[in-house]
Amino acid sequence: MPKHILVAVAWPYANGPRHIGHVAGFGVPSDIFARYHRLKGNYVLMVSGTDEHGTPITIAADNEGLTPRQVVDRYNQVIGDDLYNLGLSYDTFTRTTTLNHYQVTQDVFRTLYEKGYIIRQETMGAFSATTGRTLPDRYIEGTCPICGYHEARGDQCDNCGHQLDPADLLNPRSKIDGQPPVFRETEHFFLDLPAFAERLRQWINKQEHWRPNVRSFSLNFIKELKPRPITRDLDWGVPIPLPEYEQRDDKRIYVWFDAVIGYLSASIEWANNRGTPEAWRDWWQNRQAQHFYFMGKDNIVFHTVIWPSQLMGVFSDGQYAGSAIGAFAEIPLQLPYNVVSSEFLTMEGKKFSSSRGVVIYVNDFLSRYDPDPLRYFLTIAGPENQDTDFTWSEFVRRNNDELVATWGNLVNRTLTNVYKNFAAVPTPGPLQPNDEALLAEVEGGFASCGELLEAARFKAALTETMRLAAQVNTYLSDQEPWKVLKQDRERGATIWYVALRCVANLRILLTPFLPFSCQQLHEYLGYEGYLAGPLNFQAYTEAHGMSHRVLTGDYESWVGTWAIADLPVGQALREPKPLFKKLDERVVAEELARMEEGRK
RNA sequence: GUCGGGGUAGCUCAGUGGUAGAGCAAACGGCUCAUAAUCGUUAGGUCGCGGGUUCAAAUCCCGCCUCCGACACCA
Repeated sequence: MPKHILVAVAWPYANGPRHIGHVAGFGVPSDIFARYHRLKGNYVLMVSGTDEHGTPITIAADNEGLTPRQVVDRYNQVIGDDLYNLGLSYDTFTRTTTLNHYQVTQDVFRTLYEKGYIIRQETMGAFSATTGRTLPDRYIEGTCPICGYHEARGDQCDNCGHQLDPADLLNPRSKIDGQPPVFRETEHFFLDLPAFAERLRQWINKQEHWRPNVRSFSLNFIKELKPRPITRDLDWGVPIPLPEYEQRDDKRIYVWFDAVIGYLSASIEWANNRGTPEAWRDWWQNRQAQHFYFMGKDNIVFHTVIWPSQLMGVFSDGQYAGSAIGAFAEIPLQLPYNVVSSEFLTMEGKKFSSSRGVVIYVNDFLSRYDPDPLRYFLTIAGPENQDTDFTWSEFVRRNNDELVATWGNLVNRTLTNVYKNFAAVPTPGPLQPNDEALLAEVEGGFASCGELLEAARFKAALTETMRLAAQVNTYLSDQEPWKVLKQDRERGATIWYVALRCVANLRILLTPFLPFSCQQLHEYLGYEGYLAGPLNFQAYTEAHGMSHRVLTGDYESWVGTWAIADLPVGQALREPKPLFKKLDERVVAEELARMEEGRK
């Protein structure tokens, strides 16, 4: 019985290009997971988009002499291209500046407001003296009133570690233009998190399948919940859908409140775009559906506390959830089933830092290297359980000694031998026990690797699959078919047949991790169609006349399935070429020099 | 300051009560079909330090050293 699986992927922030640490955390793992479930025959809906509101966008715009709209248009394009080039198979990768997203966000806000979960409160806010915009705490610096440190931030002193209120700073000034901030009373809307505390506690307590750190961190976090402000004094964001605010352009919904709503709005957009406007309910108003969220560890509370509160608050009400009829009627919006958070990737032992030049952007990386080696590295050596380090020398080594040597070479030696000697899948003679044993072990990968993938243990899953590839190399070394073929053509053909069948199965087992090279292999083996793909961009124009680009794909046309591969005897092979390139050791020095150059 | 995470073979990392693991690097050997790729064997660790619980601890508890992260109006 196929399951409905929502793969909800963190929304990359559109204030600049994304580096490989970002895609290591949310992108590659979520795509492996989605591709696996599609191959299994489950109904996968994978959604995300660029997150385009908030103060950093307006600052980036000021710095570059552009409007916020121009900034997000540029980086939506860049980031979308990156994800496409990495083969991240979103059903819908959209953006938060669509009309649809504004409408869904406003509906959630209005529904929560009408149900009493959003309250108004006057607060003291800091504003830029020059632009009049909200000045977030971290953009204010001054002298720490406790230790006298001169560069304390508004929210915390980095020297003595005390938490601060920006109003306490001595000589406060804006980090953006150096001017002292203006403090004044301002009304804001607050999400009443304490109203959800007990429901959250009970719900999180039951989630024993979550990674332990996610669960305990969240349980700890909800011990002291306060109402959380969800609006900002800013002219860039989703307007507040109340009569007295709708025409004002100085107060908007806080970027985090609307960004998580993107998971829902993108699902609704997906359904509209494909002409089945109710189809999103199969995932959102279906108690059997499972929702998996992928993000970096810095985002955990937004996905385990704040977003679930919003969902609990809306429940089955509002313009969208409340309009359900038939089987979907009065079914509450589904809460996360699992929240898969990753740790952080570092770069040559340091934190990624665009300003300090300690960075490699995805588009820069892919201009010189192929996507599959990057996907391989980020899976086998990525920050799944703890922070891990990206180094160029380790990347070259993993590529040359593991990906190329173990898997690439197995494919290449098998295909070139079979192509040269038979040009097609050879007819085997009777299989011997060691032939059967190898096939059984490799075919067992569908169960062993599949189990690991379902548990979101990507590193272990890939390790297991690579172990199987190494087993086939061992088999070939033992059997020496290139020798046997000279004396006993039938036995030689049998050995190559067995190896080829293993390769055909590994082609499927590795597809979630290495979609591009597995497609290539699929074709060399003489199969037709898309093993898993293709991705494409579609432009959609909304009611207000503006159009935007969506990354999507024709995944229903896939011919791959997560099951023992059928390899018809006599199927003609295509002339093979190596799947991967071996990298020269010199690229390590070149890339380090390039990074050094960027730091100047 | 509070909370949390890490410290396991030369390197990068698995491993949450039962004789210490993988990959790479190293040494030796086999093969030479294949992108000088592959296969085998060997060597290599008092699992940060000290104490405790247990028949049994890398794994649970306490203390310490050390590195890192989070601490909510940055996303």
